[in-house]
Amino acid sequence: MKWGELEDEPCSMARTIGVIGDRWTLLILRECFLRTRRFEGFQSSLGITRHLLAERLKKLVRQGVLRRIPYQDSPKRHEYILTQKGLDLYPIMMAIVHWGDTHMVDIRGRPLLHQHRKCGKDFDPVMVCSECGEPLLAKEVHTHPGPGARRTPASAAPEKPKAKTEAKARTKAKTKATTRRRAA
Amino acid sequence: MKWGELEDEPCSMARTIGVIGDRWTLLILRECFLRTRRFEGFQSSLGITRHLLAERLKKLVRQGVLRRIPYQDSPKRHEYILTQKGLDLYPIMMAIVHWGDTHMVDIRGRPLLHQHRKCGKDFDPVMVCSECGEPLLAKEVHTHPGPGARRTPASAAPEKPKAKTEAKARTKAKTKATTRRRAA
DNA sequence: ATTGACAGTTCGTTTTTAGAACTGTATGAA
DNA sequence: TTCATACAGTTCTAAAAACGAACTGTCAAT
Repeated sequence: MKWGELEDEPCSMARTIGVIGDRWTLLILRECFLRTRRFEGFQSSLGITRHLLAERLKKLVRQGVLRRIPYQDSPKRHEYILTQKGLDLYPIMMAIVHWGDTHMVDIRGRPLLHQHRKCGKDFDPVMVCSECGEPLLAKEVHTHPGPGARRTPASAAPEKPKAKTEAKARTKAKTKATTRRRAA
Repeated sequence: MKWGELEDEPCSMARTIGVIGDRWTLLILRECFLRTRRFEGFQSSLGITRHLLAERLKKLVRQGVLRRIPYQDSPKRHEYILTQKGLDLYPIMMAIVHWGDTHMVDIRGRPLLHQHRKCGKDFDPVMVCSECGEPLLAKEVHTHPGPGARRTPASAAPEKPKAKTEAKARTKAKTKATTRRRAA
């Protein structure tokens, strides 16, 4: 499986990983949420090579996560700012930070604290069920196939017939579609 | 910044990325949460090269995310199962899946649905404030330095004096430590 | 006229990954 | 007994990606 193929997998996680699943992209997005907007800003705070930075920014723009907006003409200069799609990555960022805060801090404690403007307190992010509001535990969640489960819905792409090593035993997800989704 | 250096950054996000921030590791963890436990299981469902799989599993075990448990002798065989530290990655996984469900699905809809055993309903994960329970919006959160903010607390590691390109303008985070953390 | 900020691009070298084959133990079938 | 298969890796070479440093080009300030 190459980088580019991830977006085609019948798995929301694989698709998302295809967009943000590499270390630099994640760090660039961290900077975005910390209000960095310009090329030099990203470059100097991350120490990423300029080459890669340019490429990653391009990709994020292509994916609709960032928007490239001119902030001056001559020389043309642009800022990279989060779109709504990009802002929606916030829970992912917070979940990542929180895990680090819980499992990767040294004795000195957390590098950053987060204050919630609404209530004024420093907080931790907690993931809850949209239906009942209870905190989510992995063992209390049952995963089952949805309408977009199989790679091809018995039509679409003919699944290029490369025999090869014949990996992909992905036989789980039998396409049963017990849907009943509410608006996300 | 090389891979190995991420763990030393004064940033919970960078540290976490140092552990799980590459596409294969994330996909391996997805499989773990879907109950895959053995080498062949990971290999065939992901199509990852055996070489990389072995390496990634080793790293996850080293990091305490997975535990390697023998399930038979002769030939010695082991299963890889999530530790508590690993299970704690669940919110990250769910946040990633949810973003994909929101922004990366085709017309057919979601590949997987998640049912909450507690309430019986299919749900979406929602991230809320631990203090007031309100859903978190990026713009309502103010980030400020915590006790572990600077790379060195004015003692510890002497910050190897390589002049080099002198990146790392990370001058934000002035170390003020307004702590008042509650148990996470 | 020179320097510096800014946003890239180019290019040669080093690291990682991909891909495929090989190792070694053991079970079941012929 | 011999052969095939399952399983969990390891080894090796080629290809892809990342690194590092320098270079391009526009403009402002000195």
